[in-house]
Amino acid sequence: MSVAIENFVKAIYKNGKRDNNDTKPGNIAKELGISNAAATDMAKKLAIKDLIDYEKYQELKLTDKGTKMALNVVRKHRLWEALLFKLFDLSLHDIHREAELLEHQTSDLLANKISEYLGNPKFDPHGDPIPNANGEITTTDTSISLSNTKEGKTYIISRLMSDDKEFFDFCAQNGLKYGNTILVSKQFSKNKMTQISINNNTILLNEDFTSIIYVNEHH
Amino acid sequence: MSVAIENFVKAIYKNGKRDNNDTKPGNIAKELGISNAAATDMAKKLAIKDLIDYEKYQELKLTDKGTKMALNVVRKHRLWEALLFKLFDLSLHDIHREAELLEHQTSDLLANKISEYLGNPKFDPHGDPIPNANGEITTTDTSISLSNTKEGKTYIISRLMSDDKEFFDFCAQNGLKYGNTILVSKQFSKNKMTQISINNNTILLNEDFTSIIYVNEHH
DNA sequence: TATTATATTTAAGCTTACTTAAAAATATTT
DNA sequence: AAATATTTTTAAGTAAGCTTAAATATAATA
Repeated sequence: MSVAIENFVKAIYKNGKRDNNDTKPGNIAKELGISNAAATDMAKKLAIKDLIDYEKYQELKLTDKGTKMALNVVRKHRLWEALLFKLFDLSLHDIHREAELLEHQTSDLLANKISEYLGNPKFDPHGDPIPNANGEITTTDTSISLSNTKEGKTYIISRLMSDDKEFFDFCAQNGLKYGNTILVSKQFSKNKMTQISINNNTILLNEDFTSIIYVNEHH
Repeated sequence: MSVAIENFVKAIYKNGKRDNNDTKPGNIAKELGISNAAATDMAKKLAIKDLIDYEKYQELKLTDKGTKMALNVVRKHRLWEALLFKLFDLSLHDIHREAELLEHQTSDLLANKISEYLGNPKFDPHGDPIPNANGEITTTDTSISLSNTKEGKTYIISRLMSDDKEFFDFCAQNGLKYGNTILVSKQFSKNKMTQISINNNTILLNEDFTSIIYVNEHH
């Protein structure tokens, strides 16, 4: 299967997981940076290959086969991120960019070797779960977004759900890193901002950021 | 530049380095597994991009720009081979196959990081030299093929120039590995075979193999 | 050297993965 | 509910990277 196809099913998978949950051609097109017409075209082709169920004007739905393919690509992406992060001094954004290309040129054998080398990790450096060789995610995610946290409580950062360079640069500068502890000092409900304390610094975050930073309660 | 283009200039570079030295379209086509017509087509296109000099019915010659591109791809290929060989338990042939794909999806930045991680190695696991970031091969190769060795002398294996699985399997089984020592016990000039001793085993090799195994004299 | 064999080139055509523009359907707003 | 805006789809077209078949040039051989 081609890179275009792998990216297409991956985009459906990712968009299907998000809050908006929109997997219509237009939204997939936006994700991939192609025209709506191209997305509709591809959707029809993938339906013939039994990778998605396609009905005119409806959401695109991955079949079992399509889901498996998407998870296989996601697995390779996250394994590469974990490996590159471990070996090299590269930013989360750089790692993401490299993994975005390498994921399509990686045999299942190599993916398994990478996994084994890393001790079969369950999460990548963003805190995203790594599917196993069968395309299953066995971990249960109990984390919530920073926007849903409570004032005065302490949390541990579990996921940074983004692939935006500026966001990662900001995180790196302010210690917002997988595994770090933060205190939610105030929730501004009116303007949807969240004030946190980390490393004796106080930071005010707006919803763009608090909706993609996920945390677990610290006990 | 596309994968097809990178592979094309690489093929010219490789064929130009070989004994036969044939870089006409037909030979490049054979190397890449495409038709002669496709090779001629591509040659014209690459001439426009100033990657090769093309004259009808003549050998294809890389320009400086083309050579630089080829060496950059070769560099990435060999760095990947070195990294995969170090990290994972994979055969030389498997490593080659993976590197063949990864080489086209690797930024210069990542290549430099791999090189640095490995201590800027000069050779890959086959003994092939790794070009530096400027596309220069600084090492001088004094090795000769096994077919040109002298009876009774001892040599150290310096290169296994192949990408054939069966060859590598044979090498692995018989201890024919980069850095290992062998004694040339007899040269059969008539039928072009070479008898060697390695690890107390005697092996008879025909020219198919002695022409791609390179060695240095042991002092 | 003339003939035959081989290689290269040209020409026409195919598939993949896109594009833009216009038509048709669905969503949103008043 | 009607009018408007947005999305989706269809249609036509493009570029890259191939293919096969036929024409032409070069290389090998008798």
